[in-house]
Formats: sequence, C-alpha cells, structure tokens
Amino acid sequence: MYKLICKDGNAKRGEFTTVHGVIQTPVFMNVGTVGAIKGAVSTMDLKEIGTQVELSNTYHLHVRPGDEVVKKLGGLHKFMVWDKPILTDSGGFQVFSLAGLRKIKEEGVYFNSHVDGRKIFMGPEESMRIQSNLASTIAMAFDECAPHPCTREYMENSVARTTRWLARCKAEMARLNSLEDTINKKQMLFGINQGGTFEDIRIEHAKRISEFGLDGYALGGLAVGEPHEEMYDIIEKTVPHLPQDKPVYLMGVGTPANILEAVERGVDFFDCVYPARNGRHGHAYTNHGKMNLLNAKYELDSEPIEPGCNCPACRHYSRAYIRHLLKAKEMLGLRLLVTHNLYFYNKMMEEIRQAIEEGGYAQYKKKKLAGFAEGEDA
RNA sequence: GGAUGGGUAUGCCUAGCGGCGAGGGCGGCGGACUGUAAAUCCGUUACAAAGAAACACCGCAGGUUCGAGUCCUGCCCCAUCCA
Repeated sequence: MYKLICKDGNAKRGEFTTVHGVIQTPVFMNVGTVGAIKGAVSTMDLKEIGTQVELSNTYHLHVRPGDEVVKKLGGLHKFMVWDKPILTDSGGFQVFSLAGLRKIKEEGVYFNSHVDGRKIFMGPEESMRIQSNLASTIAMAFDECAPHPCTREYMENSVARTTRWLARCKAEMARLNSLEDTINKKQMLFGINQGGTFEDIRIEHAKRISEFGLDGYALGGLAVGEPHEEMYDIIEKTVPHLPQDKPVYLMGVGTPANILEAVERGVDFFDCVYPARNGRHGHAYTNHGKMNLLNAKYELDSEPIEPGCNCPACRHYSRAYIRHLLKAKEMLGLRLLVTHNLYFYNKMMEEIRQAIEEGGYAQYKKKKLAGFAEGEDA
C-alpha cells in the first residue's frame, strides 16, 4: 500500500506499507544478489547503516542453494536473518547479463547455469514459484531486459512478450498466494516497463501494464549503455503514464547523480550494485566525489574516508588503514568500504526525503551535485 | 683466504641457457564497472620514435661468434657456508 506524503515538484515523498514493515520513500535498496551483500557485510551491519530494503535474485538463489531449500528453512527472511522488506528480482536481468548462456522462447528462457552449465528453464510461472518459495516481500515480474542498442523490431517483439509474460506472472502469483503452504501469502508483484529508448514503445507499454493493477511499477532496461540524458528523458516521459498511486522503481540505477535526477522525475525505489562493487574495487563515495583509496596519496592520511560521516568505518578507521587493508587484500578493507558506501547511499536517501518534505529538493540536488563535482577524484 | 649461488631495464623482484629492440609478477598511475558470472577487468609504468634498418651500460672490461643477457677470461659487488 503506497501513501503519498507530499510532493516537491515531481519529486515524491511516500510510505510503502508491506507485511515486513513500512518503507520510507524514496529508498535505495541494498543489493545482496545471493542473499548476502558482497563484501562480507552482514544483515546486522545493514541494520546499523539504515538499510530499509534488501534485494536478492531469483535466478541466483534458484541455482544455489535452491529455492526449495530456502523454503524448507522458512523462507529468505529467516534464512538470512533479515526481518525487513526484501525485494527479489525475477531473473529477467539475467536474460540480459547472461546473454551468452541462454535462449529466449515464448514459454520462457532456457539458461545454461553459470555455475555448472546445467540446463535451467525459467518462465513467468517458474520465476513466480521461485520467488514465492523465497517468500520475499515484493516479487518482480519476469521480463526481458533488452540490450542497447537494439532494433525497433526487436524491441517491439520483446516488449509484447514481456507484457504477455506479465499476465502469466499475475495469474501465477494470485494462485500461489492462495495456497495453504505458501509462506508469504501477501507477496506483492511489481510489473516492469520496457522499451529501451523508444519513447513511444515505453509510453504505450506503461499504459498497457498500468491496467494490470499491480502493487508497483518498475522502469527496466535503462542504464544499459544509453547516455544519461537519454535515460533521464525516458524517465521523465514514462513516469506520468504509470499509476500515480503506486510506487515507481527505477531498476539498477545508479550513481548518486542518477538517483538525484530520477527522484526529481518521480522515482521512489532504486537499487544498484555500484556502492558494493565500487567499494570492493577500492572506491569510496563521498560528498566530494569518488575517492580511490588505493592511491598512494592516502598512505599517510589519518583522516576518516569522509570527515563527519557517521558510518562504522568513518567513526573508527583512517583512510591510511583502510588503504593498507586493501593493499594487503584483507577482507576487512572491502567490508569497511562497502559499509561506508551503502551508508552513504542510505544517508543520501534520508536527506532526499527530508529535502522533499521541506520543499527544498531542487536546491538540495543542486548543492549535492556541485559537491560531487568539486571532488578530487570525481 | 677458500667454496657455492647470485648480480636482468633511473621503484622492487624475477623469467631467460646463441637470434632479445628482453617475458612476467609486485609496487605506482589511470580507466572501466548501473535489476552482480565482477574482492574483477583493461591500459600504462627507461629514452626515443610512431618510422622497416633508429641510440637502452641485461654488474664492469675484454674475448669467441654472422650474431651474446645467454659461451670463455679477468675484475667488482651481494648472499650463504668453510677457514
């Protein structure tokens, strides 16, 4: 249940109520694909850094340890010890990212497991069944994230199929939620808008899926190689054609700047591997741009990553120490950096919410972007 | 004093055993990464040049050879061992 608290321009401040608690939006979901945030960050850590929603992946958990296993152990919440909302991505993105290992058919997608090569079939029904077994708070519809660039013809066919798949997802979800042994009988379903950078396909599809009466709507297939401006433009043109009383989720995006721009265009949910991946790669996000802790200039730097930051890493450790850990390939270095980055994202979302409530979003965004730009490593 | 093993590029270490304008690793620097096959990947790290015959002390000096980092001789350093 989505409740709009207030708007500032097109930026929305809302509350999304789920069986696992209320999500304050706009929100950044922390990505833990296989049921764990890469970089040795525990769910205990997530509590400490203000994570509201954790995101896991249908395909990956199906491959290992297997959704049946997770179900036997009481569902993903119990399994990974996380009682707040979990959103599971449907496996649709793997149709894109594992393009070399799959075949798309009308009934679904045939994958060769990236782990051991065995054949895996996943269609809308399978994806829903797996997500129901995982018992996530929010399930995503099974879609195709089409590549960029692609021809208009390819996109039209792909989007039409994604729509047909959505109907099957909805029906299967309703069936699963009514079953006796389903763990989360109130599992929500978000539909996914596609269409690449073809504005008319996007809008047409947005209108079409809006008729399904789902719990939320996502913009998929963006940030897959198209220029930022084009992505912002598509968001701006598409969001008005999605239900106004439902949350909008921009999948897989993005950089802090991407998020600031998208919030301004009415997006409520975000997720991205950047804070975790870049953390593992030695980069720290700060209000003055990105910082590469691997650089020699931090060798004797006893400052925290970001002075004034209240994350566990910055409260206790210096840049020099974290650099040393990274150089020494100690896991603690990655963990501290990823923790800092996730905290940074979560904190920024908190600031965004406050700025919208205070009606000063445009100003906040401008100031924030200026800060990023002045950074030494930005 | 003797024995043995080494000295490879203006960061460090190392491959190399007659065709080397010398391969690799680390360290350094830079880049990439957007619903995670990624604690990853890519580039660069003497000078000069971007050109088919141009110039890098492969510890130093000679020698053998069409050709030597590679073989021979002497010397200088380093390590370990024996006196």
